[in-house]
Amino acid sequence: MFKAVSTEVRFPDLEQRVLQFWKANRVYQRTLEQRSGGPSFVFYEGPPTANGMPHPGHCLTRAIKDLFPRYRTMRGYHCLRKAGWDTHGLPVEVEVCKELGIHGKDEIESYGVEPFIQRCQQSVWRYMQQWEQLTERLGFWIDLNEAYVTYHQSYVESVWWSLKNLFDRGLLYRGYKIVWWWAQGGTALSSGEVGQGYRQVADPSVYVRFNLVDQPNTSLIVWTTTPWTLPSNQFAAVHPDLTYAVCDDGSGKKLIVAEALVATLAEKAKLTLQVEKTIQGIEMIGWRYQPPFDYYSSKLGSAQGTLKSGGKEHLYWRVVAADFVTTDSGTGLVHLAPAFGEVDFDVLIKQQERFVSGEEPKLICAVGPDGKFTADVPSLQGVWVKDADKTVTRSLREAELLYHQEQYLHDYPFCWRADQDPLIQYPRESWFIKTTAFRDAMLANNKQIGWLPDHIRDGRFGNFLESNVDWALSRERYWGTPLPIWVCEKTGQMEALGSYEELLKKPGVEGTDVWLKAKAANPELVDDLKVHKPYIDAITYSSPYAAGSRMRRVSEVIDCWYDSGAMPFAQWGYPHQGKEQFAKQFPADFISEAIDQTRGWFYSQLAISTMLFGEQDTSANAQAKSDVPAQAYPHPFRNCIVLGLMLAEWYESKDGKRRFLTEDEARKECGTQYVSKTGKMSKQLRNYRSPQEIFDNHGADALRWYFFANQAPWNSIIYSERAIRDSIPEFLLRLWNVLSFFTIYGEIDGFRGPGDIEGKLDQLNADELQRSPRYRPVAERDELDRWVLSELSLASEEVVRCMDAYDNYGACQRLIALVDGLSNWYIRRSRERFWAEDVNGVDKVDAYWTAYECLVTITKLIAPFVPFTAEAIWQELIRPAAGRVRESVHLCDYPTAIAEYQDRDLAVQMATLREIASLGRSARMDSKLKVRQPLSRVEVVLAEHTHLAWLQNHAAMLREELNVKSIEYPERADDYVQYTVVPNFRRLGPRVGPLLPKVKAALGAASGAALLTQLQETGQVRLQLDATEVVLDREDIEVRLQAKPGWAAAQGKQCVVVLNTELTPELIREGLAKDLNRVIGDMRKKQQCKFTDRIRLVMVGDFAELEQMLAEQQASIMQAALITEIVRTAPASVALEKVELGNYEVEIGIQVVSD
RNA sequence: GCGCGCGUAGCUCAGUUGGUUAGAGCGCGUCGCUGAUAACGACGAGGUCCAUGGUUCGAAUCCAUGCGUGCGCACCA
Repeated sequence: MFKAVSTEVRFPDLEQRVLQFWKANRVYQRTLEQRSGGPSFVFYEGPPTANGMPHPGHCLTRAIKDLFPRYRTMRGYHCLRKAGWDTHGLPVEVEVCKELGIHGKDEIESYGVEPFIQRCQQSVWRYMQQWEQLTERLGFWIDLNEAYVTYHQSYVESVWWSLKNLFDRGLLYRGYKIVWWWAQGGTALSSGEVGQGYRQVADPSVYVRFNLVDQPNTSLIVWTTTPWTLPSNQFAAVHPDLTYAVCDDGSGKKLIVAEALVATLAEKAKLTLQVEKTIQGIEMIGWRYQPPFDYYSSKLGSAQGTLKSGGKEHLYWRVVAADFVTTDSGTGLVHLAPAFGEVDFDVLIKQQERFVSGEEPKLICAVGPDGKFTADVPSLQGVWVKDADKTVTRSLREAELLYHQEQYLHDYPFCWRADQDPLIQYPRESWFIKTTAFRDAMLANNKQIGWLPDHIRDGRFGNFLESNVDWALSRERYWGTPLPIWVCEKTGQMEALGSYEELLKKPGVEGTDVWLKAKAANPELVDDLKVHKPYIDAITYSSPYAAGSRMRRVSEVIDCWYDSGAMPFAQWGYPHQGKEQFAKQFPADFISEAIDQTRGWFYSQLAISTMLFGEQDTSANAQAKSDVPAQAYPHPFRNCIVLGLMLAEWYESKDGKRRFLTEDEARKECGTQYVSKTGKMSKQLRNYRSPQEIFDNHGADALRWYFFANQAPWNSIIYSERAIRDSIPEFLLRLWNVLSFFTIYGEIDGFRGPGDIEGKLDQLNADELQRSPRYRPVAERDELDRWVLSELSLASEEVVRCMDAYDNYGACQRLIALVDGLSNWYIRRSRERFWAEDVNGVDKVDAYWTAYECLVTITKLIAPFVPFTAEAIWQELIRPAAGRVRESVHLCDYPTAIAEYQDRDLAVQMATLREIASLGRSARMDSKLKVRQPLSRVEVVLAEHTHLAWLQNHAAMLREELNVKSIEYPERADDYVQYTVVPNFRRLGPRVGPLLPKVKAALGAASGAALLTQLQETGQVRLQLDATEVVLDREDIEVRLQAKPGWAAAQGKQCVVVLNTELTPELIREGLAKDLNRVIGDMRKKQQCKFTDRIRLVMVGDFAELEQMLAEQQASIMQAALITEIVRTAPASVALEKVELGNYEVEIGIQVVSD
């Protein structure tokens, strides 16, 4: 038996019960077991880092990551969902430093690397519980117990294996790199970190004279905002195509700047610059100049080297060509200090390549890694670079080399965690992966990936790949995967190792005792630490390259993005173990993260996979790859949904001092003095609610549905509590109300549903339901039943099509329309059938079965989207057959189309009928005739008569819906309606092209009614346009209607509905009866009558007109409201209420009669 | 600065290969319905589809330029 389900549902409570149910019955595990023989759907979890609190953005990614695996599982696929955690990296170290109150590498070293990394390892799990709780509460089904963890030994060794592979193929090399350097902390920062720290500052900007060696009294003017780099100057750059001007400044000194900037520079220095002649940049190349400081030039000023092309050239302080020189700012001449600028450094590399080996210019660098000047510059030794700006400027002025000085406002990066520390660009030795060798391969791979939205492929991601630079892999830090390269201390020869075991097998291994001692001293230490610093650093072995020499590991760890990008194989420990799993679970069918991962996880995965498993190998040492299977593109993921970023919505007092999360609070506190804001979510601003609060107040399904159904997932989405709350009534609650309606009457009527089906039941598909003795063939049922089942099938088909294309938004739109049709048309139109007296009436039972089948199917359809609500509804629906069907909706197969149910004509017909009903109500509204007042007649004028016969057959439904006595469909209604004939543009456009405006004009000019007659009689319309005759058939034109003024009419696209507004006394009395019925219904409800209670109606007052109404309508009133008798005098026991019926006032009361 | 995305109703967003009356939800207003009822329905107001130019018989849609905005990259030597 069904049990009446209350409309008052609290989703958060319901969800808690569902969670318990899932746990108690191992539902998730069983969904996997059940599909173990099915085809694989491979999903990869992009590992979050658990050392920060999860926030609403993570809910979005986790919801999407849950949706498609659930869907595919119901479609029969076996979808493993291995969780993962990203555990290495600077953020972890920073957290630990904060905790310890220390700052910078020196302090870490003095604290001790060993205890430091032990703390890092523990810190990684700090918010683990919150993460697991959020994951579970959101309904994200994933195997947390078997999560991969990037610091685990097996994971690290997988990464090592891949690095050894790259190293052996010559793809891992050591080089210099200009990095953003945090001098106080002694570390380079990743571009992401640098990006966080930009802010606007005013820096001194100086225009400096570089005196030319071979042209007395003439100088180049260069500009810089970093005066402290001038002592390290090596070159001056010009653009070869720019025109430069030699000017006289009035004092006899000559200076050279870009011609375009002469006026600007004259104004700056308040000088008159007389242009003497102009010269092309290309002609200046090779000119030598005197650098502003002679710390290096005193020794190297005349140094020369041999060119590869023959001949000799001075190594330093000459003019070179560079394409990046512009006249947007500065002077068109650029000071180059290769040590402190990436582009400057590239110029040096190019210069070095021109000279024979050993004679090239070297890097000049007057600053140490601590950001202070070295002994190379005695007058500034030990001075912090930014503090040197003033001194440098003063010296320039004294040497009469300063042309002009001013403040310059620009954005400059500071350390994101020590915001007083400016970053400097600085050369560091670094390990690189030669990703540039795989640029084309990565592009080819990328081409095959199914990106959503697809502009990512050629847009953001494609562009990023196009401009690929070698991956700077190493980090001079502590907590990360150690770079597995050992160097011979004598010869510098290097070897990469692919596992810990391989290391232990090396000859003459020493240093393993460091770990053993640590472990002995503290048995709690996790074994995974032995492959980390400092234990791994302690292990050395005999060099095969020089007798007596040791092999020692380089000190660096690697970029943690490499860790995450290696997860397709490292999650299984491949290839040291897990070969089978890897073979089955590669590549992924589906991944999803937010757009910020474009250069993060999306790239690191693609790059590593392309290099290791790519189709073609462009590297020098390809055979080293032979143990790895090559894979056809795309890999390692086939489809990727790139999510938009999540924004916060909050309210602020107008002075910006107070923030509120809801508008109500803001209004309460500030009256009207508040503004609404949207922007980035910020921990500091506390401008968003914790996900937990949303779960507690509105439920996880509300949040999920809001994410899935409100916009395409790649749009940015506002995390708005109001919007989340609003998503409940429009879908979840509406569906719940249908369930409630169904179960209330199902219980009253004793409808047994699947309970009366004999034999084996499984998942209540149509073929099972039809075994019920009372389930009649759909074709024999009422048209409304066939309509809603057709909608059900069409929707199933469409939802499957959308979901197969990863279009959750489209799927949700279709589901909303389906539930709306069920609730607001099917159930509403069928209520009388459910209320029918005869419990076993065929029509009534049909209605039950139809509604039941819809509910069962919809529950399955929505299960991946709102798993909690779906489960709760399922449990109610299976109640009569509990124990005989699948225990959970999530164990069912996903519904697909049932071809026999589909009737596209009927769908169009019903839509037309619904439109007519809507227009009828609209016309009533205009004439102020409420729906309860019956009318004698409406006329419906159709533009197009295809469905006329059908509509005529359904007059009854419309009569009821519109509360009218008769409906007529006049063929022509020239009295009410004006016909306009317009061409069918889509059809005629290609055929008549430029003539189309004339066709339109000709059709417009002719009488619409006449054209229509012509069309009806001959089947075509002939138009004479200038020289050509155009023949139009029925399909070529479209008839539009317009209601003529003066009628109670409403007009839609397809038809006009005209009301007869004449009211007879009889109609008015009928209206009164309907009013009375409503009043009684209200009273029943107010007095909390049971649905089945019979009542006595007491009605006192001056009747007159009402008397006749009662006489006519008594039977129907009594039946509708379960009235046993109508009493005209009031017994004392009944409370009376004054009510208005039409223009009459009466007193009415009701009293429940016992049986 | 470069790249990518976005600009449609008060707000949040749809808008299918270009087709002539641009839609939805929320909010607002009016009205209605009433034993699914803290739900539901109808109607209304509200739009120079960012601007300009172009292609076309026809542009919210395609192209160009500009403006605004978000994100990413880079950073002015």
